[in-house]
Amino acid sequence: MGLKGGGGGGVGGGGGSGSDESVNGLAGDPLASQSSGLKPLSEDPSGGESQPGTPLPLPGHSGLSIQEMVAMSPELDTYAITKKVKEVLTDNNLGQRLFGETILGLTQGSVSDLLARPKPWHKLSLKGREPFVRMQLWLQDPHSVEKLMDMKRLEKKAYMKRRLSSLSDSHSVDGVLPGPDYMQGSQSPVGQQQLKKPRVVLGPEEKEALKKAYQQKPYPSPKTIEELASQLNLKTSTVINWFHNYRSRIRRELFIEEIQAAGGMGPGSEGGSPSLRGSKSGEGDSCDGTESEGTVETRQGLGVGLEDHRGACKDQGMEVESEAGGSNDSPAELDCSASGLAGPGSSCVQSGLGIFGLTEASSTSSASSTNVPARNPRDNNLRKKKAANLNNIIHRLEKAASKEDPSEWEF
DNA sequence: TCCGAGTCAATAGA
DNA sequence: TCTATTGACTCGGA
Repeated sequence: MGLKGGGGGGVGGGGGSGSDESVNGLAGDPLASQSSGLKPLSEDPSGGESQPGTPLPLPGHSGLSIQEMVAMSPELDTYAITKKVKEVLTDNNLGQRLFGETILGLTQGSVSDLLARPKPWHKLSLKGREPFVRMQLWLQDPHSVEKLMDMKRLEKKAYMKRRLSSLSDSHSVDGVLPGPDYMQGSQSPVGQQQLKKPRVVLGPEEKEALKKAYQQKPYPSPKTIEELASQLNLKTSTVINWFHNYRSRIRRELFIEEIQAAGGMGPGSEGGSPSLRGSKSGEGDSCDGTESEGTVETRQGLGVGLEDHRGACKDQGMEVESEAGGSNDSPAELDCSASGLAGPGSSCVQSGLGIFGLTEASSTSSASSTNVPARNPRDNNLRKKKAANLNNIIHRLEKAASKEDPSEWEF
């Protein structure tokens, strides 16, 4: 189902913040079914009869829009929630695509990302919290799994039907029935498909060069970008996008580092964090700026351009402080956030025990924070490596912090 | 104008 | 077939 009317991605324009209620296909939307929004889901107004394409009762039908529900939501333990969701999906053999499209109104890739690398609640914008509220409500829905299973069956049925008819239809050409697309209503005209820009895939050398450039200057000047682009034979927009994405993803990795360092709770606390799990690219593509041993050294050796380092310093510094185990300069929230339990200005609000009543997830979380599961050796190694790098950064940050003038900061 | 946040969707890999 | 990765994009804020 074309969630966003087809735009997006590398071709037609990304998702943007269009996460309005355009997720009309969210059959069995927990937000809809939990119309009160204030009580655990113990009933199922939709009667568990959700079907693909069934129009949703609008979240507002209870007087609460999704945004309002998000705004009213207490602190949620995003890690516990994603962990639980993953469990449920795995146990019931339900795919991320189905779950994302029907429950969250997101695409598979986004779901994968969210589940693997959930940000702490307090670091999320209102919009970013929305999927977690949806997940939370879904988890509370006693019929959630059944509904999704039903959807799965129906989709399969529809697929078989179409396949059969396409086979019997001499006009249909082989391959016109791509996998999930048939369900997504992606009926882009042929002409439109021809307009699609091919996806740029950066080669290892290009990535390496960009990473080196990033290590020197996380915020390169337009001139640098131009130079990089011409040297690598890329479009400047590609280089700009790469830096945007890389910064953003490094930041996210650091959130996870923060969580893991603080309590062992987190997406990968059992069996290894997805973010730490050997990235298949094996070239630091986990977007962890602290991952490669060279990172810090390179910065030191080459000297980061100070003209534009604010973001990197701010972001990494902050995370690193908490990584250090709650440095005394860090706001209390960092300690709390590490277990996903708190937010800015709040003092470790209990997670999910408020109006949404996430009891199980919360208990999981608190249990994990006091009982860190053993990691496998590989993770330990990775972790040690990262910890060493982070310590290095911490050290320099501490030095830097003693100098008020940023221009005196040394990296 | 730049940046971060959030997302899409193509693609690679298991 | 499913999941993970990642380049590109939109939107809103500074």
